[in-house]
Amino acid sequence: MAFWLFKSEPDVFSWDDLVAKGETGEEWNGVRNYQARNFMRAMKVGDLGLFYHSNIGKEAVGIVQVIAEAHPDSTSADPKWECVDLKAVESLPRPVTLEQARGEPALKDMVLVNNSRLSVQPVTDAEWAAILKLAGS
DNA sequence: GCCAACGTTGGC
DNA sequence: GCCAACGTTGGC
Repeated sequence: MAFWLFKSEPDVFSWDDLVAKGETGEEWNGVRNYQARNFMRAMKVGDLGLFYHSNIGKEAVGIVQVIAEAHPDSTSADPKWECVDLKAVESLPRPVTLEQARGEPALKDMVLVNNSRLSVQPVTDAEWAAILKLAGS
């Protein structure tokens, strides 16, 4: 099983919005970046991810699960853009901020820390463990 | 609100 | 196929 990180501006779509969708989850649509799309194509049902609030908060706030593999993005007329479906699994006991991640040696190579613009990213097993530790879970 | 970093587009 | 111009993202 693989780990990922999904970014969203909470103004547009927040953690609470995903939680409100319950078990039905929601399409992770609107991604128009090839790298991000390719990561979504690599995802399997059951993979877990971090839900990160960009701009406001700048912190990982919850854990999500992939519930449907990549399919055409319903918000795009062009079928080349695909997305997965996600549901909220649980909130982190304590959100992990970008600042905390920057200060953690185990996370120095994390994509979040080094490439702030990629909206869907892979997370290594070690990084996943380090984030959950910082989150107090 | 500014600007640096990055990705994409389009002229040559 | 290169690269300048432009648009977008996201931290500050």
